[in-house]
Amino acid sequence: MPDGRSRRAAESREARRSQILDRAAPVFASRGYHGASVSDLVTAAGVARGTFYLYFSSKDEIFLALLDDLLRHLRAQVRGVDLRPDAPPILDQLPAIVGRVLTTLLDNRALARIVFREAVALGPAVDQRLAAFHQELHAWLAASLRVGQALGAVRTLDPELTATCLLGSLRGVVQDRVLASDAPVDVPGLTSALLDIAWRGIAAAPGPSATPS
Amino acid sequence: MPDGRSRRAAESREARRSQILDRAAPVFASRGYHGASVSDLVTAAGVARGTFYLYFSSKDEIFLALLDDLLRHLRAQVRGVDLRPDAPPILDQLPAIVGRVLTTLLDNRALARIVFREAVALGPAVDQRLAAFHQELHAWLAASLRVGQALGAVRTLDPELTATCLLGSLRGVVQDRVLASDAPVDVPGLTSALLDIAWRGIAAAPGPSATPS
Amino acid sequence: MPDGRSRRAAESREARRSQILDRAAPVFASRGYHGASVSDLVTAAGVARGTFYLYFSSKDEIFLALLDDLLRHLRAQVRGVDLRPDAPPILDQLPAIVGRVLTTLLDNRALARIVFREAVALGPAVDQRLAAFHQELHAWLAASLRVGQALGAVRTLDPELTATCLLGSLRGVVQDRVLASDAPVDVPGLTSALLDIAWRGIAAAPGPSATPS
Amino acid sequence: MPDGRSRRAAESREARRSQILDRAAPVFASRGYHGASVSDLVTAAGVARGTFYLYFSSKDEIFLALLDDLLRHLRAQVRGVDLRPDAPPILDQLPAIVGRVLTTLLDNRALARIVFREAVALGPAVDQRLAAFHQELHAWLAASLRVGQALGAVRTLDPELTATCLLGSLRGVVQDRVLASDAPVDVPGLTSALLDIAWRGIAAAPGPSATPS
DNA sequence: TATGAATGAGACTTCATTCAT
DNA sequence: CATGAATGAAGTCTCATTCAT
Repeated sequence: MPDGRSRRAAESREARRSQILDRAAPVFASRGYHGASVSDLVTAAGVARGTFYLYFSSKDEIFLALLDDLLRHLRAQVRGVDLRPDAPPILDQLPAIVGRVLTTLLDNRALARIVFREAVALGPAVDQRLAAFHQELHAWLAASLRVGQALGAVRTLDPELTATCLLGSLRGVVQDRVLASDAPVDVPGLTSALLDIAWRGIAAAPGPSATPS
Repeated sequence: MPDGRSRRAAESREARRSQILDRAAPVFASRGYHGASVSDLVTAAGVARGTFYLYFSSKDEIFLALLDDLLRHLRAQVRGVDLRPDAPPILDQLPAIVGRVLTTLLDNRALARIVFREAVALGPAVDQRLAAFHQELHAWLAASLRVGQALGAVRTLDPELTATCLLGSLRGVVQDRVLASDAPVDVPGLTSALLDIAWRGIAAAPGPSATPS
Repeated sequence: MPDGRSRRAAESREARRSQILDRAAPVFASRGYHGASVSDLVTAAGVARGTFYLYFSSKDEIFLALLDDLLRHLRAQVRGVDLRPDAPPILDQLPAIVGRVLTTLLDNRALARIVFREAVALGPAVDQRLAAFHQELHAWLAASLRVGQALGAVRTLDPELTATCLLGSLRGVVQDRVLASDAPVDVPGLTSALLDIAWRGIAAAPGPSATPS
Repeated sequence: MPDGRSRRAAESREARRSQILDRAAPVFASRGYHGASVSDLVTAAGVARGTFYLYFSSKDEIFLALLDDLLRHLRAQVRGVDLRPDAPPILDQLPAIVGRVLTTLLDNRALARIVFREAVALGPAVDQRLAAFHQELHAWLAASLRVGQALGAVRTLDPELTATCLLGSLRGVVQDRVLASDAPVDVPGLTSALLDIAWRGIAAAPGPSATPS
């Protein structure tokens, strides 16, 4: 009995927490961190002010929880790489990975907008999380590029700088094409176009001197 | 005498304004817009509270002044394109332009950090300025790509999406390499490497199917 | 239960509002609108600064609430005229009306002092309310005088100017006799003396040329 | 020479003081004491902020100077009573006195509006001056009434209360008819109508019971 | 556990007054 | 004497957080 009671209580607690969290995301997304007051959050969640603090110890905490949620989702997509011996080369898995990342962001537009447009300069905790995530992505991509170079699929160039460029392109596409509006997005088309540009560059034909001038 | 007096007054006024403005930049850069109070600004400037409002009508206004300063500098660099008939093709001028932009950002690191890390969701005035600047850059780049295509220097691809990718790469490089630390930066090397990646892509050799998979 | 809870909440809310309002009146009365700071008001009310703004959205608003309160009371007294067919003539009701007005002011000395000594040039909202009230009284009095003239009880004279004089006399009495000190006031005596002067004038005997000269 | 120089200096000083004072009156009149900032005053006067404080030690002081000016003018008119043995009875001089007072107020509308609409609750100094002036008028009027009673020209009534009523009527007329707009005023007509009402009252005919009911 | 009234530190801004030039 | 930039105390209002019910 105590078991059942406490389990039910825990479930109910978790449900209430999720409710507050879910309703907070669009509020933060549309008003920004500072623009969203705790009043806005509790109104959106349909609970009393005090109740909010039963589940989150501060406005910061709920924001971090939201941020962690999104980063967890994104990590799950990025890390879903097939590492078995007979799997296709990592670089060949890129289209699928990029597609999954874009889809994840698309599915969590509200959260993503927070991260891409606001979650900055909100204090050390947020900065550190975002920096860590960015670094993870960067390191993973640079390592992949090194693997590609070892396999002869990627030409000789600075993997670190290249990772920065690829991540920047991805970020640009996300901001301009995925988060800018609520319109539907052709994820496969966008993915293949993005990778095509990244892969082949923009030059009409590879000449002896690739950089113009 | 009145001439001399009023001229000196005007100079002194401008000097005081610059003093407040210059000392405000690092404060905004390190604490963010919301984190920086007017108290912080006047302390940093070494003037009294009231003096601040003698030169700026609000906290918003000084922030916008700072933002406009940087955007004006950047525009000046981007627009410094040689349009004379016998000038080199616009795309050939890219390395110089990118180099100038990076140098400008380097010279205004504090301001640039504000724009790249904070100046978002701070209200309509800021959003509108940043959006307008981004759109200008985007439009200018897309138009340049179209010119390149007409000249046969750029292959067939979506100029809009490509501009997004190039801008994203540039932004990535700026954030990771220029603003991330106060270390010195090899601007020419960075510029040529960035353009090399953008121009030739990352593939080892152009095959019939450029995108892997 | 919810009924009881919300009813009690509403009562408590109303009580708190009244508490702040009641304690604000003497503060405004003694220090004037500009002299009374919100700090003074909350100190007098015994609540925190924020609590004040839970009940009134601004210092203006509480002042207007106080003003409206008094004007509502006064209107109620003035308008309490017996209009039934067999009621005494309106002019015969004057003593009772004037007595009620004086009593109301006496009962709300703090509020009345605000209105009579301060509530002027405090911005459009206040000015408009006071002007409207004054005009109401004036119009009502002038109309009553016209009725009196039609009935033959009032002699031929400009009802507008006469209303101005009567209102001025009333105001003078209020300021000198009712609000000047906290001493008790003989309302019936004051009323009948005031009306006697207004009614019969001050001349010893009506001669052919009443005004000297 | 030093005499001449210092006299000229004193004259110039007085002229500058008058300039500031004269231009301040309409500013106070239209914006009220609190609404008129020192900036407004110096702008209107055409002098620098510092200059203002060379002539007046505070905003209060210039206000009091204006107030004293007006009260001095008014006192001069009221006191211009012919006290010679063969002069007409004081009460017979009333029309001329009232006319002069109204004319004086008319000639100093800006100042008068300050006194009648604003100069209240601005601190002890102002209150005391206004109270003293009011008391002077009241005492003078009550004494005149007593003289009138002794001469048999004024009937038996409380001179104090009567003075209050007469002063109130005058004040009402001043506010409603003289200061309410910038329109020209028929001073003699207004004066005689006002005194007619005060003298004879409003009753159609003096009956055995003068006050209605 | 849920509530929402209460709290008070702290934000931005104004303006009467001073003082170096 | 004249100037006007500088001052800083004080004002109004917001909002994240607490706590008695």
